[in-house]
Amino acid sequence: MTQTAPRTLRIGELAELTGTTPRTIRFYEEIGVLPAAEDREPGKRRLYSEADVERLREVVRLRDLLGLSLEEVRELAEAESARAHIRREFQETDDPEERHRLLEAALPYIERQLELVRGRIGELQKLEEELVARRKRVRTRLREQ
Amino acid sequence: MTQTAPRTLRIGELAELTGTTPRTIRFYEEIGVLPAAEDREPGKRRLYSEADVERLREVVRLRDLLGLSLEEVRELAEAESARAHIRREFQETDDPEERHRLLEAALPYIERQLELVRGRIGELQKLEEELVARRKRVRTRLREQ
DNA sequence: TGCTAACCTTACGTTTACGTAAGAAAGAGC
DNA sequence: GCTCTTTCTTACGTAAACGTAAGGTTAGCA
Repeated sequence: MTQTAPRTLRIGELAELTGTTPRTIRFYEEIGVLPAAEDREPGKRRLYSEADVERLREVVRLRDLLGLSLEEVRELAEAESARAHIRREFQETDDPEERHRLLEAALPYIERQLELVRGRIGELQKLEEELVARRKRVRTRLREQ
Repeated sequence: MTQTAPRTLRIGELAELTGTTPRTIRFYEEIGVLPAAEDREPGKRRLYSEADVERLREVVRLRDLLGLSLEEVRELAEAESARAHIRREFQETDDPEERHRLLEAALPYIERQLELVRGRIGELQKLEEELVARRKRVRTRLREQ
């Protein structure tokens, strides 16, 4: 019943789809930002799924948009990883109470990211207001010649 | 007629007021992110004004909120520097046409910063929407038990 | 005028986040 | 089975952004 997504992408393709490089992907795996590609004998190739594309895209956004360090990304990614794990368990259990508990556990990780994003948006809006005010002062003086 | 702001702050105080360190300030001066403290004989102390506090705070925000590299900050800061220069000239000239030209030249730099800030806000809002949607899906499934 | 904290310059060290190179191996296509 | 591209591991290199340490100097104050 547990259907796994098809792992058909190779590292170069994943890199292309996410705007990264193979080296970056291996490095992220090495430091735990990305999980090791599953069921892989050493020396063999890494294979990825669509879900891995989404995941890496999210890492990149946390890195670039929020400026998180890879260490900080890793902490959040562990949460992501926990969510993935939760989802997997979720599809293997039929106990309704268990399902409820698992879903509830998934929420805080999303909330945390929302907090970070909204906090940053707020700071940027404050900066925006200041810039607009500055521009207005200059324009006013321009109209007054 | 040209009244200069009082330069009364020392490097340690400027650092404290901006959440930086003396080393950072000297480094920024070295690579041209901050202008060299004016009229200073080598070996003597750097002295700063309120305007320098504002300026450094802005550099820090561009660095932390937008994640600009110091090189990118420097390019924008040169614009800032140009603005400062413009303001200075502005107070020294009485020619109305000259004043007009100088004020007009000041605008694009503010606009450029606004573009950057608004672009970033937009990207973050997109991310926010995605996170909210994700949260909603989880919550819905929770209500359906 | 002597003391001391903060500052000066110079220079080497450190962390983060990968880049790059080398030699071997995998695996898709012919 | 052979070729050629891509991937593998290992390891050293690098750019950015400061930290830190050493030895000397400035200047506010008792």
